[in-house]
Amino acid sequence: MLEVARELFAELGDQVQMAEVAKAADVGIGTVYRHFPTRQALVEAAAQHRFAEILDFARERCLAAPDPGVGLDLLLTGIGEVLAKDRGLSGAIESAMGSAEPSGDSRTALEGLAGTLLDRGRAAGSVRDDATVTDVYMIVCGLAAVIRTGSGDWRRFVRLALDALRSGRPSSPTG
Amino acid sequence: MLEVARELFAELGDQVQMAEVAKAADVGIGTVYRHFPTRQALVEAAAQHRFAEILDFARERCLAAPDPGVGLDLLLTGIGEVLAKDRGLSGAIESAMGSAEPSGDSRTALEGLAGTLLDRGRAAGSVRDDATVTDVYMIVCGLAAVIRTGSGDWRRFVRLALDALRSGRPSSPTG
Amino acid sequence: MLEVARELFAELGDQVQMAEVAKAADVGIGTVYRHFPTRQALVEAAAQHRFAEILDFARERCLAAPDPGVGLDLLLTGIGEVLAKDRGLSGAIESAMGSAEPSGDSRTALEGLAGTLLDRGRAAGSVRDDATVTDVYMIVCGLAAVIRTGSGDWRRFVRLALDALRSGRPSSPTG
Amino acid sequence: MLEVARELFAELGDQVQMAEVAKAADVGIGTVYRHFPTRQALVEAAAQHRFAEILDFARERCLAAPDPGVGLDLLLTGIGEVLAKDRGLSGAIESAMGSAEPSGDSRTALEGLAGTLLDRGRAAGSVRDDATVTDVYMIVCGLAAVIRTGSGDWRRFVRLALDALRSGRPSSPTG
DNA sequence: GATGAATGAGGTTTCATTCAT
DNA sequence: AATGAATGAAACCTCATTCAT
Repeated sequence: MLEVARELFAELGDQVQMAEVAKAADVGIGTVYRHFPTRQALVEAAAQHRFAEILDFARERCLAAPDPGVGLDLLLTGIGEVLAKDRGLSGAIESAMGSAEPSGDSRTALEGLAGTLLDRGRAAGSVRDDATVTDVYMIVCGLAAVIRTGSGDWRRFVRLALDALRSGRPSSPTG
Repeated sequence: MLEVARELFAELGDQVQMAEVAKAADVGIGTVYRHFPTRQALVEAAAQHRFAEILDFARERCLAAPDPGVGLDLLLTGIGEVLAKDRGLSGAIESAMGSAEPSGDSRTALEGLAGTLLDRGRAAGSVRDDATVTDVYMIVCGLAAVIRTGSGDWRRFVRLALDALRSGRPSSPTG
Repeated sequence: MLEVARELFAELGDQVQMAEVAKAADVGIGTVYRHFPTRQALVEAAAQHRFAEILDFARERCLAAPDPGVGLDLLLTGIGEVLAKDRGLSGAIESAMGSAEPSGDSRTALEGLAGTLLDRGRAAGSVRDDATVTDVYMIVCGLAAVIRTGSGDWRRFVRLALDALRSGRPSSPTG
Repeated sequence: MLEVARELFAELGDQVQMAEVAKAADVGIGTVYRHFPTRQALVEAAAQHRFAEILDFARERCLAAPDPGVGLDLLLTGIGEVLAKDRGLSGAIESAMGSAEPSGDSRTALEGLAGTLLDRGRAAGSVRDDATVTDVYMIVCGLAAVIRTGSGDWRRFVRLALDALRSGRPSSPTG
């Protein structure tokens, strides 16, 4: 049922109604509410579902990658692919719950993972010294927006982001 | 009245109601509808208002800047400041009309402007050869998201973006 | 509209729905909600309406009565008549808001009035010394229940109550 | 299970849901429905349970009382205590089934009992000649309301009622 | 031109009841 | 006999929009 909801959100964004989800899942509307006591709860669950997918991918493909220098590349590309797979969901998540950021355990896990990849990249020379997890966060946030609004080729955005994180000297000293 | 609406959107995001706008502007709700036949029209007008503000700024401060190498920096920072001034508006625009991108004349003007700044930067050596207007578009889109969600220090995001647009060699040849 | 609602409650009790009220008043349901932002608000207003009616009656017929000894009699009978006129309302009031008692100004006014009548009755010898406003309160509460449930002839109940309030010696010393 | 339900109603009034009862009784909801095919049936059963308790008390303590003059006093006080023990139940009963009055056998038994006590009181001189079972009914109904709404000290109400039933001359001849 | 009361479709949520396991 | 997931009618409430004054 969560799967169904996620697909529906992916396609129609925030405008999907509980009744629609029920019909698509071929259950009564009460059943939807039995599992998710609130529309917001459903959206949150869909968000969690997506975070989990990203986390799985990140652990299997990025951490386990043979070449330590491409970890971040894989991560951003992987996230991009997940986000691009169901575009509408991002919008639903954002309007149903302030921001589209993970919270709780997902967040902690994701941050730990990004930190590790950052360190490896630094060791491999593909990441600048002053790059932080927050930088990655902002980039992912931006990436999500680029994908959601379709404002350009998100793979290009990822490459630009990697360039930014790699660039020789730290960014301008001010600030 | 548009000003009032914009402030309201800035503060409360997409959840402001037409009646609220009317009260804040101290007019009847019918009057709001006289000027903006639809809620969406009002949001669009507020968006236009903001684009115009950005355009004004861009022409006066970026094009007219003495140092041609800092044009893009000024532009992105200027845009960031406008977006940060009324954060909620971005969300309202996005949920009321697919994306938060300008359209029509604003779009054309903004694109021309970005192209000019890109050229100047290239001439000054602060912008890589393969940078395009679309790159800037995506970056602005990402910047808007970073600001809207407050996912980090947007000035840092701007610096990263400039690094990306500057980085010596073109990004990895793949893709 | 309030009148209409009151009649509806009188007839159908707590089961009347907002849509019913709207239809009976020949307005849209939104209009009902414009005047009474909540179902409970509507019930409360109906209650106030009834309290006001009682108050008016009490002031005009009880306080202004020529024979000071019959004040309480008139009061209880008058209240009984008002309550009997729209029986269902009492139930609606009670289930929508804890008890069916007045609050705020109505309460104060009613208490002052009862006190006055009690004093006059005492002077006329038709009310025992230890009778209090709270006694009257309880009696009215009981009267309301008798009428609402139709458990007997409420006029008989009123006579019994007056006998209780009149009875020569104070009630049994215990308790 | 009935006990559990009764306690729940006592505490929460008419708002207890079938699922709540099931959980509190530590059975599945289906089991509740096996025993009580309808919510109303459950409430009725709880009401019966209470009537039975009152009946037991009345037979043991009132009919068997040494002093025949205090029968009614004991009865009303006893009923008051039972009603006060689980206040919420009265409300539940009333909104689930028109009035809170007993029906069928309970009713007959209770009426017979009240009649007997009335007769004894009359013989003992503590009850006026024209008092009827219906009078007692109304008084109990009022008492229930006083207790349910907490509109005053119900023991005082009982004393007033006894005074009313005792008072020397029959109430005013009119009516 | 301005006003704001009225509108009502549409959305969320609840809960008594059913029935396959 | 017990279970509890599923059901869906029905209730409440919101808010963009209209239109008579």
